[in-house]
Amino acid sequence: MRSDATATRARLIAAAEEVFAQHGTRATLEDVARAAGTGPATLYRRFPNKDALVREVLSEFFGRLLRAAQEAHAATDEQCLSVFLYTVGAELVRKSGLSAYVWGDLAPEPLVEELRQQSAALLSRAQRSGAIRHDVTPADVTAIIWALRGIVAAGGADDLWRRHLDTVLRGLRASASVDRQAP
Amino acid sequence: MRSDATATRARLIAAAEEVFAQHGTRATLEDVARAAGTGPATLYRRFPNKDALVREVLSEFFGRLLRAAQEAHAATDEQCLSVFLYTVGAELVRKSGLSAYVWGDLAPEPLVEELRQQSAALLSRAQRSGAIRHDVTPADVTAIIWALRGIVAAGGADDLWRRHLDTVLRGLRASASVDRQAP
DNA sequence: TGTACATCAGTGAACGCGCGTTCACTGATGTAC
DNA sequence: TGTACATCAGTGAACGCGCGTTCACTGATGTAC
Repeated sequence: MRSDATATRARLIAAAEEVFAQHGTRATLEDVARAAGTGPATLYRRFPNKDALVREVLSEFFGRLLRAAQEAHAATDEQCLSVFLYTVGAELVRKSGLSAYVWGDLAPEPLVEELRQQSAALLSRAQRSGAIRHDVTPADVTAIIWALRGIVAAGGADDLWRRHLDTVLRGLRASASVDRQAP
Repeated sequence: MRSDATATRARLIAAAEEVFAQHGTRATLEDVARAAGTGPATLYRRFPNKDALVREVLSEFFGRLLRAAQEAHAATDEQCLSVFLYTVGAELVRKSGLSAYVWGDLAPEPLVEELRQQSAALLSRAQRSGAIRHDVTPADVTAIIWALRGIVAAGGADDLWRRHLDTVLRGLRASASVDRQAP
């Protein structure tokens, strides 16, 4: 690829990320092109169609979530899961337009699967440490992320999703008195 | 209004409710008209435009949520809030297409406000009974509904939202040991 | 009770706008010698 | 190093499809007498 082409491509992706993150699915290709300082036709030199551009942007987004999961592994057994979930929440807020489920099946399946596995691993660590109830499943962790997405998408106060996550984590904790059935 | 017109109107609303509930914002007026057994032009005899039809349907939907809140008042102080939230969750599943935040500002504001007040009243009762932490706010209850909506919208297993709500309610409970600061 | 007429309901076809996508062309880049 | 040419990048304008909306007309309903 020629050097001017790679530069334009980078500008297009950056523009798309910003425009899609801010306006979600309502953003048009003309919006993206304008933000990149080109015409919409130029876009088709780099990407076969709109979906391909969206997929590119979503890949970067899920990549960031995956990195969050990896960084969370550095935390203690007790805290790794909650550290992860707070980071995910913050990321969902930063790029709320990208987290919309309305993108349908454009999300990159391998990354999504990898994310699921990382979440499950974090959950498992936290459970083994005794911090989290043993009847919590990996699907429950996925549900928490979907819940946060729902809250962020609905708007409302900035710290609302944090307060919800506080409550959820409180509910996940193995309260020594109540819990403690055999594994 | 003539008798044939009222019948058609009723059929259109019923069809719209079903089609929108199932396919959300993607449903077209032609879909609705087909389900009602008419042409799309007929629709414009009863409603000025698509938004008006959507508003009509959303009003019924929020009306049902309101009724759920009123029925929850019949439960005990300790359980009224959770009874309400489980009913809301079930309703969101039944009409997932209608609960989408993507409908934008078509939701009937007076009903939404009324719903907020009813939720706040239920929360207040549950708090006075000592069942729920005192630092939980009405906005937190709204957030729970948004969270359930997010989980339902994402699909997944049927009972996932129930499991999430179980956890949330556990987190809302005033665990006698930890909690108990002055009101 | 029957008939005449005005009113309003129902409708197929056409319109128009937004938006993704393609065309036909001009201009820039980089390689060959 | 300079020039010629092939290749590919950029682009304004046009295309086409989906979908909400409107038109011009036919048919049903109900009221007046």
